[in-house]
Amino acid sequence: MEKRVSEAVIRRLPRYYRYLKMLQGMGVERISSKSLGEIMETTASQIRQDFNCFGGFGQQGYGYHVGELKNRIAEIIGLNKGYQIIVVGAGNIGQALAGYRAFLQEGYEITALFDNDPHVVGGSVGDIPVLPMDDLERFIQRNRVDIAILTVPEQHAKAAAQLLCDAGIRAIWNFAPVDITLENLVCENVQLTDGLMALTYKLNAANGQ
Amino acid sequence: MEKRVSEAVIRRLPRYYRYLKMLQGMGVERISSKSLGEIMETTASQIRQDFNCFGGFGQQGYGYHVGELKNRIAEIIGLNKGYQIIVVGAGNIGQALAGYRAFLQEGYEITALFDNDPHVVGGSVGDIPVLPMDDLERFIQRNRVDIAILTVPEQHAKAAAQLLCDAGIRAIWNFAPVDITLENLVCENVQLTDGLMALTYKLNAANGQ
DNA sequence: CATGGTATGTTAATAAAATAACGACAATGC
DNA sequence: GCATTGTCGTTATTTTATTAACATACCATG
Repeated sequence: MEKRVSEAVIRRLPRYYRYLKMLQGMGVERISSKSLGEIMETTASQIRQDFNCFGGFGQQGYGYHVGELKNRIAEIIGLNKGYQIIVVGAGNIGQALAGYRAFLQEGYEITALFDNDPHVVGGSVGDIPVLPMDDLERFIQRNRVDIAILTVPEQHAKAAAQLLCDAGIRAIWNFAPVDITLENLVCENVQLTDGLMALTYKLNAANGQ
Repeated sequence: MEKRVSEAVIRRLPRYYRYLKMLQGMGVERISSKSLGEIMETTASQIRQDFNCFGGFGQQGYGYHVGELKNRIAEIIGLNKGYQIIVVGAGNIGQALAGYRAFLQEGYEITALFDNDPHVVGGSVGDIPVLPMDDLERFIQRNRVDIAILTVPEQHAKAAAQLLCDAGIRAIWNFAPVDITLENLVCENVQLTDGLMALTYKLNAANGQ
């Protein structure tokens, strides 16, 4: 039934979800691929093509039912299952992500942070405890952990990722400035600095010509 | 001379820079597109094709000189010029980014944060002052500001972006969960939650089949 | 100083993604 | 009811991106 889903489509799914949620919040009940395309600044064709990867759930002559479409996409992404997350590395970024409310809303729960620094270990971020790295493996074995957020310094990132993978973690959201790829692991490499540099290039390209 | 540079190439440039910097740090002086491709897990063809957008700077029979290539790419991205950055929104993420060391290393300097919350205004993050939003426009007029990092809550993001644009800012790095597009402005929309959801989809796809 | 091997820049081929076109079917208005 | 309009799912076309092929030039070696 389902065709192979390309990387490009996967990256667009959360965006569809975001806009549909907004439309639903505004009380919009039905929408056509044409109008949605205008709002999202993309083509109606692409929207229909994308949804068709999963079997298409609109109605001819009517369009899409916003609430239903939103729920279907949530289901496709895998929201509504709920996920338990740990943060490895309780520095600036790690703490900020641990305190980020938006995740909670979508069913992601952060259960613990891990760090080596005795200044932060034993404390907490909000009401999430900061535990020592030595406890990491045991924690994973005794608690459900679906996703690990990796925010350790560059030089420790690869080793930490290996440790997590060995302990049975199957998904890492990596904020360290190294690319991580391991067997039996899905990894999203964020590369903040790369994003800033891409912006810089565009800024100069826009001014330059 | 320069061909049109595609989005895909722009996004790869910082990654080339990152690997070349690492290689230089390891003392590697020369490298072929083949070896670089193996290290970066891409094809030699793509590397040569990418560099060729900017005129190609290798030597036949020899390869690329690591240091020189790194410098050329830095120049293409526009590093080495130095950039002054402000952070609008001094919440979790804003403060974390303001304290992030990696940017400094590449010539980015954060000069001020802005917020409305009286609990943070008047204070500082590291040695960067947190100023009231009311001062934002005046600050931009009297100081050089190349890039604004936008980390305000969702409901204020569009208005804040418009304000920044009107005040003359030409580049925004947006962390709010709304897509921002404005005339005469380059904008990098980070969408953290989208990234987490993409990871979630892949996690389920990997387990599911 | 010639000669062979190497690795480039570039052009050609392939693959993938985005867009457009179209036939079918439901909803709406007359 | 019946025609007409709207909008989907799907197939075809176009565009873009990636990979492969190749001819040329340069380094290294004897």
